[in-house]
Amino acid sequence: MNKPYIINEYDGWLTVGGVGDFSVFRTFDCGQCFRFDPAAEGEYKNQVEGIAFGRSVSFADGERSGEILVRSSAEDFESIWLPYLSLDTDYDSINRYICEALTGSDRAHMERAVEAGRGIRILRQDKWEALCSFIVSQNNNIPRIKKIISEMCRRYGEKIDGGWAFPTAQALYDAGEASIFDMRTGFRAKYIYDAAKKVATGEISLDDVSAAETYEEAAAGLEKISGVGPKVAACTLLFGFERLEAFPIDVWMRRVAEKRFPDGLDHTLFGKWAGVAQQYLFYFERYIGD
DNA sequence: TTCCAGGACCGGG
DNA sequence: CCCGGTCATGGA
Repeated sequence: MNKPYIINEYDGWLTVGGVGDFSVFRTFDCGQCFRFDPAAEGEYKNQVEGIAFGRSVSFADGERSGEILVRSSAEDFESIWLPYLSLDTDYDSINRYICEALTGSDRAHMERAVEAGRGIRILRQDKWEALCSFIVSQNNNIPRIKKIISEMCRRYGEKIDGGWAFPTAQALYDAGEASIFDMRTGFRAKYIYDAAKKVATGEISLDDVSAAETYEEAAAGLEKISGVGPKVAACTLLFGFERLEAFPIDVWMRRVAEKRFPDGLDHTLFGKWAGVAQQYLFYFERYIGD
């Protein structure tokens, strides 16, 4: 088990050790979050900056392996960024598990994907932000998803130091469907509005969804929202609700399954880590290929 | 210009 | 249950 610890604090940056093979670049470039970008004038290697949980933050690779840099207070690191980055989770054993779940060429492909995506961590994002973001994601591409979300934050998020927080469900409900459509969300406007309405009014409780016994029960709770189907529910549960058994299937996953797993890809073999396996395969097919 | 993107909904068979 | 058309938008 990883035991992250703060090595030192200098110029607003924490050096954190004990993070295993964490890759800042891959974790924030693998399509799971939409509010982080490479730092325009970064001082450090693979520095990214963005906003989560209403706070501006930057991350970067450390000078030595097993270390990362976090621009935050020690208090925020312990209470927010450590869980956000899943630094308490042992990915070495997860990687071993999902590879050993397969045999033959299937295992070889999985091992290659793990190697290509080594250091990816499944972030523990805010529940509402994950839900809203992946509604925006449907039949959309990542650069445009990021653009739309950025605009949503600028217009309806609370102003904070360094940018805007993600807008609350109440703020988007108050904004109304027409204003949401005005942010170039297209046919998704009515979906985003329905989600904002149901969450803001309490018709759907994300805490109740989170407390659901089974994955199916949690997914069914989210799918009561118009525009939330199996894929959006799976992404939301994987990236916002710590349901690492979620296995979102999009065009990239269909593609990698068809190309490299001729006998089919039974994600139940990956058990409670299916979502991690999925993210390696997604990253491999989407960004690496061949 | 046409195709495609971390899909879901709807109608018809 | 399953299939194809449809939905907005803009980058490639």
